[in-house]
Amino acid sequence: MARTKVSLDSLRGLLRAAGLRSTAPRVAVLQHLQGCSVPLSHGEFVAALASHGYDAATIYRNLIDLEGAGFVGRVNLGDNVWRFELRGTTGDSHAKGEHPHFVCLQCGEITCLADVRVKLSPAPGSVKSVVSTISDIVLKGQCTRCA
Amino acid sequence: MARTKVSLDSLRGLLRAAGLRSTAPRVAVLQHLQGCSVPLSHGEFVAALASHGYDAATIYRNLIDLEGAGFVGRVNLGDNVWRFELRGTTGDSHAKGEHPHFVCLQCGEITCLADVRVKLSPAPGSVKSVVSTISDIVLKGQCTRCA
DNA sequence: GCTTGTCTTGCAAACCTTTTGCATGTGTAT
DNA sequence: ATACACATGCAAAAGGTTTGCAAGACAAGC
Repeated sequence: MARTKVSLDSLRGLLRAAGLRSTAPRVAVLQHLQGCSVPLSHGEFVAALASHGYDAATIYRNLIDLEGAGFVGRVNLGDNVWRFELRGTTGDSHAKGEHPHFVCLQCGEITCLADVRVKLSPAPGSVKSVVSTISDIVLKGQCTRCA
Repeated sequence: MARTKVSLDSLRGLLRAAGLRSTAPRVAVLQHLQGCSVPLSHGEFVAALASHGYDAATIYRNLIDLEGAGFVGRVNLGDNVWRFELRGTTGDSHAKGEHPHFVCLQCGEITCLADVRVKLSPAPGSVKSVVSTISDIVLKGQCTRCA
């Protein structure tokens, strides 16, 4: 998952452009986000940034703030835990726009289906009468390694 | 959502056939399940059956048991709450097999896409190398009423 | 460079739903 | 009718998500 990291200064600029102050914890979260190919949970962020000594609540609030600013997307893959991943703005092939996520119910592995298109076959018109737009897709099943 | 309710006695028979005892709380949960067109949360069951005075933990365990027996499916629509719905066995058009669920991110309404087929376009083979089988699909977006 | 006002951080605790332990009670087979 | 395994109730532990509040840090302006 080749990721073109954005420089620290650009990151700061992006934050301020979004009306957010560029604080150490916030930049660290955003920076860590850049190195991940799948959405991470709050707990994983806390563990990953433990060496910095940032408070868990601070990291949590930053994730929420970054979501509000459009930098990250928040998804729930079905295990009652929020996961966050980079989205759009920060110029990155993986983060560009939304993409479906796949979760293996057996091993729990999470995969981003970056280039996959999903098409619905609206059998008897029923779908169109309810669904206007789809912005998030989660697929669950069994991965090839567990099959 | 025309639902052909199964008689109380048949219900009892089904339970016992599955190796579960037919107790009052269990039958009540299963019975309530039959009247629902969308998956309900544990809390909603507790509220709906409050008049019976059943313990919340009992209802919870029954839902899990019924899942284990294959009577109900448990889905997580993304709000960190388990929801349960009838599945298969109990002879019902809505419950027959799995179906995708749609959640409106704005109003929160949940819809079962009973007759919808979902097709993936596995762009560059990437998908097939990870996904073996898909058993659960959750779509999120905006419903027509909120559009 | 220093001051000020506002946004953030830390720490602690509240909340909610999900889960589990354990003694008591009940369905079922014998 | 009896006995045993399964279920129920009640209470509380867990795990993650959220929020309150006082102290601290960023960024703008003097």
